[in-house]
Amino acid sequence: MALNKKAKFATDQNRLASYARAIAHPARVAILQTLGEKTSCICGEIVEVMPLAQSTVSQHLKELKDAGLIKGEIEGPRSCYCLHYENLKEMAGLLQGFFDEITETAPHDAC
Amino acid sequence: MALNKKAKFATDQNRLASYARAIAHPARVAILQTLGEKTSCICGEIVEVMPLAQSTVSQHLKELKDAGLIKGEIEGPRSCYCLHYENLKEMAGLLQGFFDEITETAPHDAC
DNA sequence: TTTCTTTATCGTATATTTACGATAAGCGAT
DNA sequence: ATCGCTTATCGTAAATATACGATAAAGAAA
Repeated sequence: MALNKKAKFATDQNRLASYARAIAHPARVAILQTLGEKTSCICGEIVEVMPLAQSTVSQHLKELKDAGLIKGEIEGPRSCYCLHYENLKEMAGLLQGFFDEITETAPHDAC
Repeated sequence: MALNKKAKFATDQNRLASYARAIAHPARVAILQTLGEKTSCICGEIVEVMPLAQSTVSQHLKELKDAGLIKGEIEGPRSCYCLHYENLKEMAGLLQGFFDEITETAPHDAC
């Protein structure tokens, strides 16, 4: 945002928007899908699967972590990323509620 | 994206990401909510509800329209925007599938 | 200790987003 | 035809996002 106008919107609007922002890039969608496939958390292989430079992937991981969609620990030469199920669930709930809310009125045919 | 790397990701990853992008701003969330409240489509009042300049709101409306989440017609001094229910439904379905997919494995406790 | 491997961070370039004011475009009313 | 109202678009400034290579950091392995 050019100027910070976040304060002008309701907190749930900001929360929903910022969750949405987290998955607003195909690389981050792909990362979440990759993490979801694995039963283990040792996820050093993410970089290899992705068609992006290591530093870029690392940046995307940071964004997902900041958004709260993944958890991660780094122990030296090995990192450990996995899905943050609680927050994913919260996000899914927010989205569900959002869609329910805006579509609760039957589609009117004007337009 | 600095360089266009969209081709490097699967189409559904891009589609989900671009839908998410559309609601990745509180103003656009608010616009969709406002449109959802109304039974009528005559939506000139959107600008008045929003804490943003008219030109900025118009820009957000365009983005929502490009993303396919709203429909809009302009007839002279009056515009007519409303929700695009079919696409909203598609988006909700994509998201639902996405969350189901990544969380189908039970949360493992490593991390 | 030195080397290797993995990952984060820094520096940087470019593209995109966000925002606003000013202007144009288009219809209705006078 | 002119004026007024509404909305889109243009021009522009500033912030963010995206990407990469280079470098740092830190444990594992030798």
